[in-house]
Amino acid sequence: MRWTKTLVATLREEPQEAEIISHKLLLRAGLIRRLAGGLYTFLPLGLRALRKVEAIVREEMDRAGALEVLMPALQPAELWEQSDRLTTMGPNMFKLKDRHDRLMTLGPTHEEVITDLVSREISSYRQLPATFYQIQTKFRDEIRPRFGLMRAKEFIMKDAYSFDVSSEAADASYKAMYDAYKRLFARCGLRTKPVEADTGDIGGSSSHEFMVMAEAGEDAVIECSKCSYAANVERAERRVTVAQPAGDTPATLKVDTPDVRTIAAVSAFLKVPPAKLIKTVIYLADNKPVAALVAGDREINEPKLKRALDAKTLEIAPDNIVTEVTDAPVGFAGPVGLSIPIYADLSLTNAADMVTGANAADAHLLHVDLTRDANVTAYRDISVVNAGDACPRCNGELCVARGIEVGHVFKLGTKYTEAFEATYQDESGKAEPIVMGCYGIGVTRVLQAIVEQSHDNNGVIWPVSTAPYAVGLLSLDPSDTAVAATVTELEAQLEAAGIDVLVDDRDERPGVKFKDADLIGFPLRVVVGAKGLAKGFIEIKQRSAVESVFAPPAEALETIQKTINTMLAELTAGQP
RNA sequence: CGGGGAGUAGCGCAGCCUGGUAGCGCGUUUGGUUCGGGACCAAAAGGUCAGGGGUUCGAAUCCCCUCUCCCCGACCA
Repeated sequence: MRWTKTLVATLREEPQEAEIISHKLLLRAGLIRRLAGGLYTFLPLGLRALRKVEAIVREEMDRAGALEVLMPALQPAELWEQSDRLTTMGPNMFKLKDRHDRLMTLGPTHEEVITDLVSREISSYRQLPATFYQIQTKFRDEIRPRFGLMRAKEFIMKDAYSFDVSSEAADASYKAMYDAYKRLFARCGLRTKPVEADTGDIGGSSSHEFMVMAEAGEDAVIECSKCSYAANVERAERRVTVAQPAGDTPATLKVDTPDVRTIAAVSAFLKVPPAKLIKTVIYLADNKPVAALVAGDREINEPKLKRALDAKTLEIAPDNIVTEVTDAPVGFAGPVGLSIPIYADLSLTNAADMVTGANAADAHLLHVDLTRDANVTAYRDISVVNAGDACPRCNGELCVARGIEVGHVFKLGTKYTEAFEATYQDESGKAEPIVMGCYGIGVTRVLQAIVEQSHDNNGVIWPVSTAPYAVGLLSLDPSDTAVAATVTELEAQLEAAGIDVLVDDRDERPGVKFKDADLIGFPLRVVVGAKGLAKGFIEIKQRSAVESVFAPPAEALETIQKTINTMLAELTAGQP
């Protein structure tokens, strides 16, 4: 392809709309343009890179034995009522009505559609296991779209669904997808880290997220400095050493704390370290009030609390509920005397001589012994893990990093298959629910994650597997007949060899071409100039390298092919 | 939805405080000189100053309302 025949919309200056580097580069290198918040057009270069990622995903799904299908993006809302997700997923879904006033949704994911299909088409154990996948546009009414492709309202996702006769068999399907993911991301040039994750609204028993570690990532990841333990902060646990019962705490004492409400303020006012305070937060779990307790130097982990309560919905209670439940203004809640269920963090077991809100205006209680003075319903792990906490698996220390979630694999069990009566008959003719797994990859997000992980000050550094063009062929003197002939010949050779090449045939100064080539990030840059050619060579340079190699035009093709093959081999080295 | 920032030429910005009828750089078009790391000279095109209302002889500028975009929190591939 010739530069002058396609649209290469590079930007010299940093676009004002972008904050993080990958977003800036996607715009500057001319891959995407914003239509509205969370909605992007893929320009020719961007679409090429996207197609490369899709092709890799497709190849690895096929290799793993998954079957490609394509399901409708537009779906009847009743389907979502059947799985009871119209409420849980509800606000995230785009809803519309057809001309017959029938409520439809734009699919944010496809568990319902695939399970409905499977319930109709699969009836025998002989048809299992089976895994289906698709690469398709998803729609989510995100609360806050951001960072370009990272969190968009419309995005491309690869979603796969496995169906098995038993949870043991499902584990094998899960493992197959997990391994396919590792290989697939490696082929895309991404370094990923699988971490234990929360299942969220999808549901199911356990899951792993594939994280691209990056400062710009939206997720906090907890990692052990010694062992391989890694988990999303929403899920992460820590080793808690439970205190012995104290027994000698003085009686509780109510003290005046006029308008002193926050942990920091109470700590300063009473001269007590935050760790000796108990933070009491009133939540509505499935619309019923509960109290959650953690030490004053910790935060409540809402996903963990939600799981501990086995609640469908969880939100901080509005002020009027807090006032009603605690009989005090907001800021003075405490566990003593509360009549609602109280869930305390595991680390508060046997906590004694603590400071809590008094459930009365402008007052706190000293010397609270949780076991003695409060009616705690249960002690559960409900606090956010902090850097420095103890690893739950070994004696190491935990640390915090950030990651971009590019893939997520779930063991779903029978949640959906039961809702849709997707059963199979076993050897004895007995109907059993099919055991399900689901597996997502944010294809458009992967594209941006690659850029986030692979760039320098001059622009993108594409892995050869996903670059819009593997080779940028710069014709420095397009009007020079020898140069033009050499370029045309090499272009034809490369295309015949199946290597993508973009020829910069513009009437521009060399500096402009070099800058654009670096910005776009061709893995290989091949330069043909009048001076070099007169000496009998052309220049070949890897984007990631400092040094160039020089070769006679006749050997250029072979050198380029070899280099590309080496780069491709490096991507899959060490993969299953 | 809560908190913060911003909308002026295709892009990046100044002008606003202290009202007087819009400017700079880049890009674009034309001509010329250049030509291995974002050249130079000359000429030119290009603006509902986000939208609506108000104050005023006069509003990009002051006041009110609305919209959009970006950033921080709840959502997630």
